[in-house]
Amino acid sequence: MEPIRRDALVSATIAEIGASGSLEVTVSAIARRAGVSPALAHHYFGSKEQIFLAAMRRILSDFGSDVQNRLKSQTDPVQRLHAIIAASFGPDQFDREIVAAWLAFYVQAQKSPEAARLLRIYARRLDSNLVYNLRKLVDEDTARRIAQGLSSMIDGFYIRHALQDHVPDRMGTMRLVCEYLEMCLNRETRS
Amino acid sequence: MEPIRRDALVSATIAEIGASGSLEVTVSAIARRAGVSPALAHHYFGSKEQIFLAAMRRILSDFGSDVQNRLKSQTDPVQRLHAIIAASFGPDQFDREIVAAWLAFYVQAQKSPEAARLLRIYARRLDSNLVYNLRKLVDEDTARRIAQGLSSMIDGFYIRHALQDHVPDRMGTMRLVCEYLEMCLNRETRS
DNA sequence: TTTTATTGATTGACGGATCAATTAAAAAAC
DNA sequence: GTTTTTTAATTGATCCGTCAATCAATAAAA
Repeated sequence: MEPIRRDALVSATIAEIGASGSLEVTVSAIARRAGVSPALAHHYFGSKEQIFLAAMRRILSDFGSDVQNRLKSQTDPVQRLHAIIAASFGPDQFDREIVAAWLAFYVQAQKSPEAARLLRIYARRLDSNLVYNLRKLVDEDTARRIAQGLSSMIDGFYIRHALQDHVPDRMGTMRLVCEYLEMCLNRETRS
Repeated sequence: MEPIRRDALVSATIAEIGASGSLEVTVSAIARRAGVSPALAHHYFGSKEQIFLAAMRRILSDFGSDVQNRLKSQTDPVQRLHAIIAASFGPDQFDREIVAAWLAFYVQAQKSPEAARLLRIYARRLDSNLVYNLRKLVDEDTARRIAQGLSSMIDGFYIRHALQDHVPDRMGTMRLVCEYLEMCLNRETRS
């Protein structure tokens, strides 16, 4: 029973955060959505913060697996970079619910050291993934800078997507990021 | 007295949000920081939400004036674009406290229609400012796309700056955005 | 003496956490 | 195969703390 309940509660948490757009979500609401009593949520997770962290881990690890899956079939550095970008704009990740959760976690990270740690791990992994592949095309310093630009741009589009509705669609947005990558590479490989 | 108290309370609100990194800030804490009783805060603002909205208006309008000031002395489109970017990375705006407040407001906007409205106004103004100046250099469609890319990149750097500490400094970050702009323009004016 | 500024005390709601009690399942004993 | 015992799953009721909001009362100006 335990794993089933934990899963259901985590899913309910993400859904609830997505629906409310913030972490101001009651344990009762989460439990209700999962079809159990509030007491049970505490029984399995101990505290509200633990529930949130579990939800965060789920989202982060889902994203991580997605990236790995997409990378598996690619060997060319440029293709691999495109795969990483594509993962960030995958239908799952770009889901409003998930984006709202991300945003909420960003805020949470400012006071929960554990949440901050989780986010740092994700950011670092993404970054080193980018740098590693860029490194095969340009020098170290340039690779770091392009990686910074890419991930910032991705994060930025996330936010804008979460808030405004008048942004380009998923694919159009992704194309902009890819174009940025290509412009950077063109510039470097030309010299 | 009223304008003085209002100002002090708004400043205290921003400081408190910055310190806690979220909107989970009590009216008592704000009032304490402003050196008055919690009751007085309610007396002047009516409700907590109104206090937040006032703080948001302050930040948005400060940013707006900053942009206008920087634009005043520039006439060349490229220089004006640089001025807008520079404003986004001005020491004031890039202050940790302010960035934390921005982030918190983004979250708030997901459930407060008034907060969403304020953010939309800011976003639209920034966007039309960018597009207007880009329009003198490239065609309409391209201008819109570059503006999207620029503002997303700026937002992204904001977030990363608010969370991770291992990001490049203010100037380095700004240079990356400017380089993006130049690459885009180079590409277009070449054809 | 009226108006403005200000507060301490209080209220009422909400929500996280706890706990004792209940049901159901599983294991052990006979 | 049935009864007993143990263990796990689950909840309702409740406690405690926090906090926004209110209000009546006081101090200070005008």
